[in-house]
Amino acid sequence: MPRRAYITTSIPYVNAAPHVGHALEFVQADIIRRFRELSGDEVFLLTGTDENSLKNVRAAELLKITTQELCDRNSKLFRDLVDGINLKYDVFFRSSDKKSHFAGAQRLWELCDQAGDIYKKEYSGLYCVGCEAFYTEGELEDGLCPEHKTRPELVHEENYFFKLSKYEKRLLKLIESGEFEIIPKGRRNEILNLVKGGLEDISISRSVSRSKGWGVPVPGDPEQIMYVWIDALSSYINGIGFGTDEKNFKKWWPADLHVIGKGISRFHTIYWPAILLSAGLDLPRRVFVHGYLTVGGEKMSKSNPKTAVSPLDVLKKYKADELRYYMIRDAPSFEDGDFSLVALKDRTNKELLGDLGNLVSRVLTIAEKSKLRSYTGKNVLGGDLDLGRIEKHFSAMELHEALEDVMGLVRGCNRYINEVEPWKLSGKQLEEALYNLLESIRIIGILLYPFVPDTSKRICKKLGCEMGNLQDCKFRDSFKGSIEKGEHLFKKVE
RNA sequence: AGCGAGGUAGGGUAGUCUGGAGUGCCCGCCGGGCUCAUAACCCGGAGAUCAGUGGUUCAAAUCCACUCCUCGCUACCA
Repeated sequence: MPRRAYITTSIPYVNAAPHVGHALEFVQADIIRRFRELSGDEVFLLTGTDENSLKNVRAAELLKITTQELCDRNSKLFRDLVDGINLKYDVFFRSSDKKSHFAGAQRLWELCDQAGDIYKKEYSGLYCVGCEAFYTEGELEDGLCPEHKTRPELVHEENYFFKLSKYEKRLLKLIESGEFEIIPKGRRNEILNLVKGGLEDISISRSVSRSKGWGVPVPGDPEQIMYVWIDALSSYINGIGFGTDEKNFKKWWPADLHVIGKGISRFHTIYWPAILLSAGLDLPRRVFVHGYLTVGGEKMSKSNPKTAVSPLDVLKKYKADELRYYMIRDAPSFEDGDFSLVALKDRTNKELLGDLGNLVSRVLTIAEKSKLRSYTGKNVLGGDLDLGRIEKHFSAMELHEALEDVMGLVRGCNRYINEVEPWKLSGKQLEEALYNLLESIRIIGILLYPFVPDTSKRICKKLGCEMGNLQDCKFRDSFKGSIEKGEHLFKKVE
């Protein structure tokens, strides 16, 4: 019986165009998803956009369009990116979608309220009159509004609060026991320290007037709109039917994995599980916190045009597989990595084309010339394959390590060709060499599926055999297939 | 300031938890081989006080202490 896995990416804000960092997260989530499928699991993946921000209201006003129009426009860019990078998703969820989102968010609020965890209290925050928005101290530049360069006022208003403090001990226990798993360990320790340092209750609403009515109304209080926490985080359950389709919700919840960036780990590993505990819902099993990308060694920021690399532009020149390969190959799973167009070109030309593409090309040329239909012989390359190790890397989220292992097989095949020199062989010896190479390529093709799905499918097609899953990643007694070399897998990028 | 993560050939990474010859991988550089392959592939080589100091140990990149440097976070950043 197949296991089920519900996986989510984070749902980024639509207040700016997607950058290469978003692309990295989508690729990571997709690789995890596709590997689970190779393992025979049934997977549901949610991605989407978070749109209920006051900043959107303001940005729309400046452009003289409605907030919804602004969200539609920006959300489309993210949708173009997930499509362009070949993220296989089941739902593209938008938190401005009243039908699917509002009911669930309000239901979650009510459950927390029924648990006695929501109360009204005076909230004070730094408010910029020009922006008509609250800022956190971190968002300010030298204590001034980044846009107006004015000092925000300390404003007081009545808001609802969530009793986060109540869940301190339970959270600690869940994280320490591993029941709620935070990957990698370093992040887990970071969060444990935060929780041990004590949790304060959090503000979860804003007045209707300040939020201009944009967002999810607080149930039973026409004066208040939900602030980000219950609103945005509930997307993860609303997207699978919480509050609207209980049957589907029960089928997929709890999530197996949330894939998020390090900047939002606190909300996903403290606020979110606390809210779920309050509502009496199961917690996600795991949260995978990835690092960030720098561009050319510099931190990405709106004010630095050098770092404003649009993944959509990159995809005009590079295939999705090429960008996917580069991102995983060059960036470690857990820490920050650097994105550079030079390195992208090198990885594409040197490894995808030079190692993989060239391997397929040279083997298929020899195979076609051989005119054989079935290949058999002594298995000498099978020993290089350590499937257990690859699976271990995947379950530990060491995606770059898993990919390195697969590419090691590719290099092994190229080495083997140079050693046995099949172009000098004939008869049984040639058949044996080709048997080893074709079986290897078939298996490499399957193992590459999570990383470079299009390439994987094309390899299978050239070999004329079924894609298969993990169980097919072992040497069979003979290689059978109808080989057709066709076009090269990759073209050199100049 | 506090908290966190790092510092391994010219660059980038793995190895550190669980100590065992500086061991692996990628890019770059030098030399050679091959001619099946998209000037691709293969082999060899140069290049490192494993940030530093002190300690534990038969043995330290790895464990402990201290120091220096870099980066991140500090309450809606993928």
